Amino acid sequence: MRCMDNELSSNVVADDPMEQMICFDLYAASQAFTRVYKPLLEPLGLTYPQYLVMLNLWSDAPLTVGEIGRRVSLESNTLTPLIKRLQEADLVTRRRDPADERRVVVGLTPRGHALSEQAAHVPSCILQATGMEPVELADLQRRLRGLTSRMLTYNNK
Amino acid sequence: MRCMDNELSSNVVADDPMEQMICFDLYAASQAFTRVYKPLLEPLGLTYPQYLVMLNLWSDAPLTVGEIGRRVSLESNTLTPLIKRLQEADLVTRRRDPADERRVVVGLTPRGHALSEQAAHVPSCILQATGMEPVELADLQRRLRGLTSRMLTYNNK
DNA sequence: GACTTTTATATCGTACACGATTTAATCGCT
DNA sequence: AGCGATTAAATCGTGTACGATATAAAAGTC
Repeated sequence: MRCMDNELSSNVVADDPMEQMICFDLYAASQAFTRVYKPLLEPLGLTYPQYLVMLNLWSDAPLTVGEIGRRVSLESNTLTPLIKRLQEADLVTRRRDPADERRVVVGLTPRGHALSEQAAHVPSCILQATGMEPVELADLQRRLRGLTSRMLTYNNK
Repeated sequence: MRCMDNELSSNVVADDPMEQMICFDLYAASQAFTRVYKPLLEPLGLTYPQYLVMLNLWSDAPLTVGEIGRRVSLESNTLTPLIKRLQEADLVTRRRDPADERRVVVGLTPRGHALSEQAAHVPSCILQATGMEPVELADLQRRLRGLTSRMLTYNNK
C-alpha cells in the first residue's frame, strides 16, 4: 500500500522538528531503560541484549538459536556472535542438535545458571524506576503492542 | 538510590520471560517504526538517524555538531562519522566555526536542501501507518515522555 | 600572562542491528 | 532413491550506539 498525502500533511511538521516524532519518543524511552539497566547488569557482566537471552535460558534452557531469536526478535547474524561472547564468559554451552544437525542448542553452564540469582532483583528495580503502578504499566504495554502490530501490518501491505 | 526488593518482587517475573518486559515492548515498537521508515527513506539514500539529523538541518541549518547532538540525543562519537557520511553523499558541508575553532558548523549543500522536498511526504505516511488519531498519538507521547523522565531521574539518584 | 579547567570534537574499541550471501542439513515430491 | 526447495546457522559488510580517551581551543584563575 502506498502512502497518499492528505489534508493533514501540512500539520504533521511542527516548528521543532523533533517535537511531533512519536518514533523519537520511543527511541528516547528505550534509551532511558538501557541506562537504568546498565548499572544493574554491569555487576553481572551482561549487556541488555545478553540479559534478554539469559532470561529466556534461565526460564527454558536448553533452547536453539532460532527459538531464542524468535523470543527476542533477533536473527542468527546478531545472535551468533552474542552467544559466542556468552560462551567465552563461561555462561552458556553450544552444541549441534544430534537429531537435526542444522540446529545449535544453547544450554546453561553451572556459572550461567548461578548467575540467575544475582539477576533476581533486576525486574523489581526496573519496576520501581518506572514510577508506575503495574496496572498502569500494563495499559501502556497494551497500547505499545497495538501500535507495533499496526505498524508491521502497514508495512506488509 | 539503591533498589530494595519488596513484596512485589515475586510477581514481576512471569512464566514467559518476555511477557512483562515493558522495555522489550518499547524496543519492539521502535523496531517496527524503523521498518516502516526504511522503505520510505531508502529512495532518499538516508538511514533513520541520518534522517533525524537532516530534519533538524532542513529546519534550522546551519547547526553545530553539539547542537545537533542535543536535539537527537547523540554525541560526537556517533555523530561525527554519521555526518561525514552525509558529507560524502554531498548533502551537508562541515567547517570550523571561525569565532570558536572548537566548534564544527554543519550546513546544507544545494543537494541536501533539495532533498527536503523528496522527504516531505514521510511524516504523513508514518502517521497513517500508526493507525492512530493525532490526539491519541499525542497522549501516548505524553506518557512516554513522562516515563522517560522518571527513568532518567531514578538513574541519577 | 602562564596555568588549570572546561568545552567541543574526534578517535578508538566493543557490541549490537540487519540486509545479503553462504553452507550444510533436512524436507518434499515424484 | 534422487533432487530441487526449504530451513538453520554462520559469515560478511555497513551503520549505528556508547564508554573511554585524546586533542585542541576557549574560559577561568591567580
